[in-house]
Amino acid sequence: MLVKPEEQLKIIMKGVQEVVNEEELLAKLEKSYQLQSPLTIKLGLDPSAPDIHLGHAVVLRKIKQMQDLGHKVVIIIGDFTGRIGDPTGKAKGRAALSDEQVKANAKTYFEQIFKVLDSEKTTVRFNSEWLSKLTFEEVIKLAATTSVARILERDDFQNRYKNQVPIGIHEFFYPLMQAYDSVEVQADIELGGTDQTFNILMGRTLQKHWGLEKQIAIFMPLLEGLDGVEKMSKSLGNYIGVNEAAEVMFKKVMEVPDSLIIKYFELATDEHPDEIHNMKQLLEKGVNPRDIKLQLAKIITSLYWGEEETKRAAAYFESAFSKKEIPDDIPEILIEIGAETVEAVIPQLIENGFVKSKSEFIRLVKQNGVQLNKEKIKVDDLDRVLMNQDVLQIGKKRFIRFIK
RNA sequence: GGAGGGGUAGCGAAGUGGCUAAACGCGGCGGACUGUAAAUCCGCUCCUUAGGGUUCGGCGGUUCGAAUCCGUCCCCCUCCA
Repeated sequence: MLVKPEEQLKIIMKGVQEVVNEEELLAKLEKSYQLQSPLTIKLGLDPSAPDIHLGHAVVLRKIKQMQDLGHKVVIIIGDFTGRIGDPTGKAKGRAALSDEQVKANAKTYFEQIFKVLDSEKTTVRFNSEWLSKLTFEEVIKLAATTSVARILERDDFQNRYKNQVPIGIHEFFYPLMQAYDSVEVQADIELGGTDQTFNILMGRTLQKHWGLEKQIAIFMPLLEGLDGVEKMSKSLGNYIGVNEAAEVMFKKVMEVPDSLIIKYFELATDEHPDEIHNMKQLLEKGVNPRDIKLQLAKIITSLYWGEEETKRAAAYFESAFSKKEIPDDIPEILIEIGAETVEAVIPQLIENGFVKSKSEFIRLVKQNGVQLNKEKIKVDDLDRVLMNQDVLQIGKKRFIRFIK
């Protein structure tokens, strides 16, 4: 606890969307500095998607900064809340996860979280530890702290209500349960995306009810996913996972819409603000956004994979996508050379997920979307006999090599 | 418990006895263009041994013929109690 409170505040505030509220935060920091007693930073994670992506990493980065300032971090795995499913941002209820699923998912979290956080200084807890023990009486007490009207203020519930999409009563408990976690761990600060506003503020309400000091709520901006519109999420498929292969990560960063380049620099990298400002100016001067994005892809990929892997990924991108060459490392299918025709091998393509059905494959051929060794094939060519090392390409991205 | 409304392809939404494998929009995929893109344009979007086959919440029925009519069951929504 060596850094002065004012300086800590400055570091903490960098890049955040909103803090509730700043004066209280400063007061907490001052007290902590005087007593040389670290603050407890809470982060709740929903175990529904075991893959952590750059969107989660925005918050993790911020947490890491506070960790570096000497504060205590408690990660709460929402294994119990996971049985309800967070209604946040959902157009419909989320299926509850089974106990085994939750546990399995949670397990894979750790290695990913600790790609960003310092595992030595992090406590991990599961909220089933306390939530599963609440009596019905206590649950009623919890429920009595808020009202239906208050809960229904939330956009996601309101939309569902209007659109006649069912809302389970149990879903009302999600924010209460998450808030109760803050009571349990006596959190000083809780972090989350802006989508967590309701849930995190509920934590303050509950802490007050339980006679505790209210936690500070820090909201990080949401990072939009590859579609450039929706927030990054696994279920929407617009995410970049921290565990994804370097090549995949690199390619995905290159798919980020141009308009989000700067935002990604700000939230997904540790680049200095001056450097980011510089990039912004280059873009405004009319430099090809692709070149700036190449830099972005290199920076992000190396954060998770290091220099060597990143170079490889960049080279792969260059050959596969810029030059449209056939990449080296593609899936292979074992066949009997000289005996199998293209047509005969279609079932295997379906099995491997390259096409959905034979009809689809033939459709693609008719649309000039299928190439054998970089040569477009026609329906008449389906009886061509495959040779060792022949490469079949569907569209721009799907490659498969046949080997003996 | 009562009354009413509804369940159609990944999603939204037409269709109310044959011309409907099912309009249209979104999404997805392929092609052109490019900077991996985006935007735009064109095409495709149930399966198939290419003859057909199986689809409109489930099951059963009426009919030469049903997503469309009847019965029954399941699920959702609204209002009332």
